[in-house]
Amino acid sequence: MGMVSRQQDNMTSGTSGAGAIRTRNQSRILDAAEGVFAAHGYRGGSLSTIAQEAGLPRANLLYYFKSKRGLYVALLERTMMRWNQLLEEINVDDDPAQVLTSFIRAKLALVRRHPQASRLFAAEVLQGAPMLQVYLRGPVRDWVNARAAILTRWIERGQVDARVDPHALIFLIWSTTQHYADYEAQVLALTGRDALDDDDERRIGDFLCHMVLAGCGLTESEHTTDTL
Amino acid sequence: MGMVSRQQDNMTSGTSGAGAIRTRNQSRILDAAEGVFAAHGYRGGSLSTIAQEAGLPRANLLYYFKSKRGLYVALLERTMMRWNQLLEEINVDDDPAQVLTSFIRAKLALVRRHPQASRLFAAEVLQGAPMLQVYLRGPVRDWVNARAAILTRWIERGQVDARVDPHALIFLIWSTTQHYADYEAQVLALTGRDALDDDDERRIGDFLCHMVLAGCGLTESEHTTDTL
DNA sequence: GCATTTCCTGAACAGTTGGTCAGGAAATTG
DNA sequence: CAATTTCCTGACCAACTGTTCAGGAAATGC
Repeated sequence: MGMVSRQQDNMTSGTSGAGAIRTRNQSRILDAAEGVFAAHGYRGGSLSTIAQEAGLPRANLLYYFKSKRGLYVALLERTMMRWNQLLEEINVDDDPAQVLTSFIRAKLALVRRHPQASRLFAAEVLQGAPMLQVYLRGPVRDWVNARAAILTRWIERGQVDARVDPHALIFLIWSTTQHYADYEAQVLALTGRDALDDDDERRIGDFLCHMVLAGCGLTESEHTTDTL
Repeated sequence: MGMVSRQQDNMTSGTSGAGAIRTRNQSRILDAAEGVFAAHGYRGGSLSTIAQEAGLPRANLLYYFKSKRGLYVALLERTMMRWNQLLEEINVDDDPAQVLTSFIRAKLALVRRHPQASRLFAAEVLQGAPMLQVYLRGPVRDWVNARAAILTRWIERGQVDARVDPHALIFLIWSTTQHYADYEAQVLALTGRDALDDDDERRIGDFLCHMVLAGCGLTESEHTTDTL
């Protein structure tokens, strides 16, 4: 009992003071697990590898997380919580072009900043998203439906081209932006580069914004590059 | 020595006659391996599972393929060979709209017909594409560069909007089409469906064609739905 | 200071992993 | 037919898997 409440305290408390060790080691383990599970999937990632990556003995992982599965779901939860914080609200009366461009650029920056987290989800979904069903069928679905509803309203108002499928548009933005994190190895191999820099991100963002806005029948005057 | 030549004979020979057993069992094993590796990745997929799936004793897999890795690369090679057969050539003087729409619809049909193969590659690339580097940096890269060069010519001629990045456009088509195979679990969970039918494929194809053509500055008169 | 909780980990566990091998069945060949 | 190649597989192996646990170190509370 005492352990549980202590654990929750640490969720909110900082990195110093009582229980700081728990917080520090847990996140150190989660960081290592993120890389390993993202690279090899759930079954492919071993506790030994994660422990080695984290610089801790294997038995210590199982002190903080009662099982491999427990560690995995904790990792998924941490990642989902981080992503949730970045889901800004949008309004029906906002400017469609503005919303779409900022959405694209935000997603692009996000997956570039956290490519391992993106790959972690990708691997999970590839396997049929067994641990994410509740999350997907719940909050994420609501989030998507809310955006789709607003897109539908925009279409009814004539602000967005009627040939646009709201859900398909969201999937398009997701897939194209994530592509540069999840399939980075392919992109690099095909373009002959060895890394994607800020310039690439801006250039890709420009292109994606252009494609989406044109497809939505929106003019794209100053929305493309004046974000800085 | 005799085995090697026999093996190569079987590659070309049919499913009956001498060495038919080898051909039949090999492909049966590869079929099973495709599903297992696509679902769990290379490390996550076990020979026991594949053997069970193929209805053969585990030791038999290692009679035909000398190691797990050998089976895996054989599977990748078979899949790559199948895909290569579907890479049609295009010409600079072809109609851009026609080429793009047929490309999108072909890719969409392909990944829907072979979702496991698509996921297999996705899992490989997620892990950094260690076994695909040669393939990606060779033939695939040439293929992409050839298409990109034609797109560049079209842009120079003024047939395609100058804001289009050739490589990024190809990646966009790849990622959006593959999305419906690789992330099928997510798409289904978010849309509340339990399968994607022919109607969905056509609808998604319509949308993607519209987006791409609009982004390329191409009118899309009769290219969208009269494919039948 | 002492008592209690938290933290830590080497060692051992049963189960699974990829891989080997001997020995025999089945098929093909001449 | 007999000779030879191909096919097949149960049994075994060392290495690794996730997990348990006892017992002790370190930190915390009072």
